[in-house]
Amino acid sequence: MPKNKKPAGGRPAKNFDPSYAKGGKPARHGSSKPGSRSAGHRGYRAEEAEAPRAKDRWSRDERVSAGRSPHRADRADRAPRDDRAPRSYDRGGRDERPARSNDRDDRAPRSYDRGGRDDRAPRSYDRDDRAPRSYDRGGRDERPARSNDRDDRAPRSYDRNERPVRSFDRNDRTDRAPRSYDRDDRAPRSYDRGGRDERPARSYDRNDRNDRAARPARSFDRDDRAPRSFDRDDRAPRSFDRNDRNDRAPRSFDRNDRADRAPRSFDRNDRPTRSFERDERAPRRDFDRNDRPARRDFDRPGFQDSARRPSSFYPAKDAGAHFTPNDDVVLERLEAEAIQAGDVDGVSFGDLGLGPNVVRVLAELGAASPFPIQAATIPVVLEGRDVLGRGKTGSGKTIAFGAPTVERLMSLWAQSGKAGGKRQMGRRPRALILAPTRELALQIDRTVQPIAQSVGLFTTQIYGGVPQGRQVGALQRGVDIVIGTPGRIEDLIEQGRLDLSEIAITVLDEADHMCDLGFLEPVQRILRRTAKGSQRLLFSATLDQGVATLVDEFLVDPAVHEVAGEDQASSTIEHRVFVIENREKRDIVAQLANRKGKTLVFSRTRAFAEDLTDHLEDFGIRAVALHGDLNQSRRTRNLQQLTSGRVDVLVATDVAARGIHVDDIDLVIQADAPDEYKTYLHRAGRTGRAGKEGRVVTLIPRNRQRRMTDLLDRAEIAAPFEFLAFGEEAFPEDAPGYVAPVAEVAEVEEAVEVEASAAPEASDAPEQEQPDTADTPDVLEEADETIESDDEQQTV
DNA sequence: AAAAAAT
Repeated sequence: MPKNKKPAGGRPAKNFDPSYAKGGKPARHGSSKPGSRSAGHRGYRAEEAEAPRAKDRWSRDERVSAGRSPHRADRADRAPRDDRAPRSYDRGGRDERPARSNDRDDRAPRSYDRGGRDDRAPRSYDRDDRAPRSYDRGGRDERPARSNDRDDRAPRSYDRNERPVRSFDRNDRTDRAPRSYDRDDRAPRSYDRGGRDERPARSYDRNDRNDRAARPARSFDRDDRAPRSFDRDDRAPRSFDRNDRNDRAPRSFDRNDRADRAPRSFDRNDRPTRSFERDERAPRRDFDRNDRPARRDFDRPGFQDSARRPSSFYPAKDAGAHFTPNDDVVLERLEAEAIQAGDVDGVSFGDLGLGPNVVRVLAELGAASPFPIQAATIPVVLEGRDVLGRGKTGSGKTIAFGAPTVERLMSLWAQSGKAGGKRQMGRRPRALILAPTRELALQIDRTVQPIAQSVGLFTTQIYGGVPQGRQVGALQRGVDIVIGTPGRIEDLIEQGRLDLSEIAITVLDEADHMCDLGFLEPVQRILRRTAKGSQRLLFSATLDQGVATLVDEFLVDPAVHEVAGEDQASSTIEHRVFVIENREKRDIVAQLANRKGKTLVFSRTRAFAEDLTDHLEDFGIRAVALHGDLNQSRRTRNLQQLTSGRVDVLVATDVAARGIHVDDIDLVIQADAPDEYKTYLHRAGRTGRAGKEGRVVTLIPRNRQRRMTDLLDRAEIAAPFEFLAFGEEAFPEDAPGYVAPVAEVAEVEEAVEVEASAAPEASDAPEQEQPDTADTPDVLEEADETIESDDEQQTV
């Protein structure tokens, strides 16, 4: 049989070997034996039905993987998407499996084929794609008893046995056993956030570190944290409020709970009496301001902390802390080392300590001279110090850490006398850059790779959703800088294919987000794999005390830098809030997005992102989606379509909220309002980049106005609230003769007074004034609690 | 709810 099949194998060869021209018959063969053998199934069925599709798909994927855009604009269309959906399956490998099932139908013949693996040649094509499967097939070959495809599965079971290999990894995870311990630790960690468990450890660390005479101060800082945690508690309460809202039936109970909120209960009782509401607001705002201060505390710990601490904590901290705490030091430095934008004038990258090659590449990348945040952090990174960097969205943070990281690696290399050597196979990476999303990791690599290349260093991307083969191959060849996302990086570490023991510099981009639940622990595990005491850089536009956990464990005496005067108020972004009927949301989004220019629409869920995308297309607006339900090639392609201008509208979840840079997005529409002020800032930051102008529009149901006001307060953003119904002009101020709404001065003053009594600052008055436009009060009146709960249900 | 591994 095999021999016979060898000829059969000749079939595949027919394309190459004329001698089998006789085999031309084989083609006929196929025709003659369509359903049966290799000839049959491959020639016809495979080619006609499956093969072609598969090829198309592969080719598309290949193009994508090659970074090319699809040939046709059509791809932006749904049809392609439909195809893509299956692709996602394909990647899962499942789609192909059905195909296989077909093959299996043919397999009866194949069982014959077995003798003739030639048939497999064609399969081999599939196999090429399916590396792992090839293994499976190896198994199959062995399986004489193939008659049962399921036997094949048995081989799979082998595969699984192989997987067990993974399981071995997991055995390695015996480490995990420890991990499990770690997890035990984790639980505590969560507590740690409370800060307690780790703290003892920290206390040890501090003993180690020991400058700790000062650090006792830190301990004070920790005390500060306690308060911070309280700040969070303030926020938490909000979340609680929301929870309560969910529970609203119980609200009556809530009110009981609200013993705390006496004021509120009053409001509700009097509810009709808005004045009371405003009273509520005032207090709330105070809370918000407490939050704000929290932010400022970060900047100016000493003063504000003492001012806002809960009385029970106030004395102790103040007394002990009196302003030496290490954390506070960090915070103080944030303030102390703020750089003035004007200070950068006339400074060049070369002046900052970067080498000529790096400078040249930066120029090629369009960075002729340093932005403030870059001027601030580059020299410090080159010194080898740990750095916390905060620069607003679009201010050039990637280069701020990327360029000096490369330069620093070179100088370290030079110091060790290894400079100028050839690329060493298998050498371990010395720098690690972590990002929260694959797109961001990819984007960072696009900036860092050319810089690294200019000095002979190699980078590689390590992120999920893509076969790991290439990534592993790159690591084996030797890479200097690894840029990626936590999941795959951990995966490869566990597989023993990535060794971080020589990492000398670790960068966390969007560091505060990397400290969020779900990210923090993987990030901690990864950081623990890096060289102890190595340099760490944390960057984010919204860097706050949320990173304290990481700072305490992994950073030593970090320098804190931000750019003075770079707040949202000074930004080039215009903010608007439209109060709408939820049912009109999709139509209004379409109305707003129906324009020239790139528009980014944010949705809270993946499903709604898809829904909106479809709706936009129904309106004849070409749009693509970006969210975690898409396979990576679609994600990459869809984002690329916006970048290239092939499509003007991208509907995304918060996967696109942070870091993603697309030139000339001039409108951001938040179809769903964000829950966190930081999210608002990051989403908004997709526009107005590098000093360009942009608009941000947020759609909210009327019951969300108060929450939105709170959020904007925290974000320190001034935005007018306006009613908007589908079909109404969204930007009336652009029309001639438009008169802006006037604030109700009396009410604003009233609110300010209350605030003034509770908090020293009254500087926010103007900000409040914004939301309190003539329209807003009416809206608030209508914001009945009942309606609110209903709408929230709908919204959430 | 989303993101981050894979299956």
